[in-house]
Amino acid sequence: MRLIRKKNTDVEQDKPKRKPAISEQELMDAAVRLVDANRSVSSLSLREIAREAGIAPNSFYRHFRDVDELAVAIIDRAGRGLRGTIREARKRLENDRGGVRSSVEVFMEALDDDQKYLKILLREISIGSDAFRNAVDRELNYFEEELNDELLRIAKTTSKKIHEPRLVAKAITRLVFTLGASAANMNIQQRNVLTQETVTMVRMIIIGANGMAERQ
Amino acid sequence: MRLIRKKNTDVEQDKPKRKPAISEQELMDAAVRLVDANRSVSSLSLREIAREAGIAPNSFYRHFRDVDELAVAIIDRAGRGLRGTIREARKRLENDRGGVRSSVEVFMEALDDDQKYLKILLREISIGSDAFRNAVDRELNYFEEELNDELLRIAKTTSKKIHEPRLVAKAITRLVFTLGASAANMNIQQRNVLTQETVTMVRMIIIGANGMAERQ
DNA sequence: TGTACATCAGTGAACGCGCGTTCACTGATGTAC
DNA sequence: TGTACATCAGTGAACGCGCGTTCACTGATGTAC
Repeated sequence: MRLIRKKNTDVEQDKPKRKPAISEQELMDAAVRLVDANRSVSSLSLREIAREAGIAPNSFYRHFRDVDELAVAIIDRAGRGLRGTIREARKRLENDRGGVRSSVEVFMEALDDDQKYLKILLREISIGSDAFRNAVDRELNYFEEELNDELLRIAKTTSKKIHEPRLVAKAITRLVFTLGASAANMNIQQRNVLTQETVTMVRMIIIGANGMAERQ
Repeated sequence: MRLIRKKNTDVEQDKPKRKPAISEQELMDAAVRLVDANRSVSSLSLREIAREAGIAPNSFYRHFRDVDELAVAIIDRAGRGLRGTIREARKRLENDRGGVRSSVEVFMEALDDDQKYLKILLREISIGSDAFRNAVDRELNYFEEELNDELLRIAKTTSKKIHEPRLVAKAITRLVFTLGASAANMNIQQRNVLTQETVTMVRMIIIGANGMAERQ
């Protein structure tokens, strides 16, 4: 995506000097707008996306090699948003009781922010091209590692033992992602119920892991 | 799908007398053969499926209204297989310790049986047409209810209390389905590791639910 | 058993359409001197 | 400041292709008498 550029004396160091009439971001936004409950990113056609973005079909090639490359860019962008959400949630995970609830809430609220990027990330976990699935996997692993660190930190400060924290992180990650995906199309009441359920489930896992550590 | 028929004196009561040259099942098998890591059922074209099944494109309409109706039929078929798997797993869930392990194993083994039907069910949980997602939801709920019954039964016979068994069932269902989906493309060693992890995660949830019940 | 008829899953040919991709181009912007 | 040139994201037209769907048909099978 045009990484080669001249020396740049502008304020923006990370962009080519000449502003393109349409940005990669605008193309990604157009694609995301076309995704709904029935349609996945990979089912979009190049012409559809170009139409939605208001450019000629062949102009698409100035930005991405094909729709698949754009799909990967969307996941990367979604991942960036998710990392912000994780950072926010970690802040609230300081203590056990209220922490689980509010970090689950942060996650669920993030579904409405940042357009539909997070929804797409959650929903299309196991379909699409190799590159696409790898991009999704990266984000899943990042989430898991962050959670693992946090669990270790909590175990240390509360001096509670935790059985196989890596597995606890994996279980919680998978659970929250799946439930988040189904929350994507829910109304506010349904989502509140689901949030409460998710909180209870996460606590079950953590308490179970504490219990297993004590038994040993 | 041609439910209207004459009185039938044949051995097979549930089929029309005249055997068609190609069955719905053969069409479904052809479609399933075309699904791989990169391609979902809904991305298949009618002509592709007809080609794979060895019939003329327009013959497809003798069996299904469109590809979507065939996709729903595939999920129903996958669900029937899953119900068999559940029945098998329930048999092994009689006691707690070995029960979890062997029922998870039954589930993981089912991924290889019955062609790729179960993989498709697990993987395409949240994409496709309304009818498709409803069909998948039905199977998810069935699994959850069965698991709930079993948890109640176990709680009764072992006289262990369990906190919110419905939520426990939901958590385990979602977890096992997601992990099963990622197991679909794994080699045998990777899958053994994942099976062990899944067993531990399920135990964490159950032990956690016991712990939460005791606290109250 | 034989004949006439109904049923219906199959067929080949044709349709119009949206697709991805290519081509040669345009014209605005930035650079060199 | 002015002029000539390079860059490059945009464009319209065209291509060949696979698609879903329709049409009128065929011919094997089952039913009625």
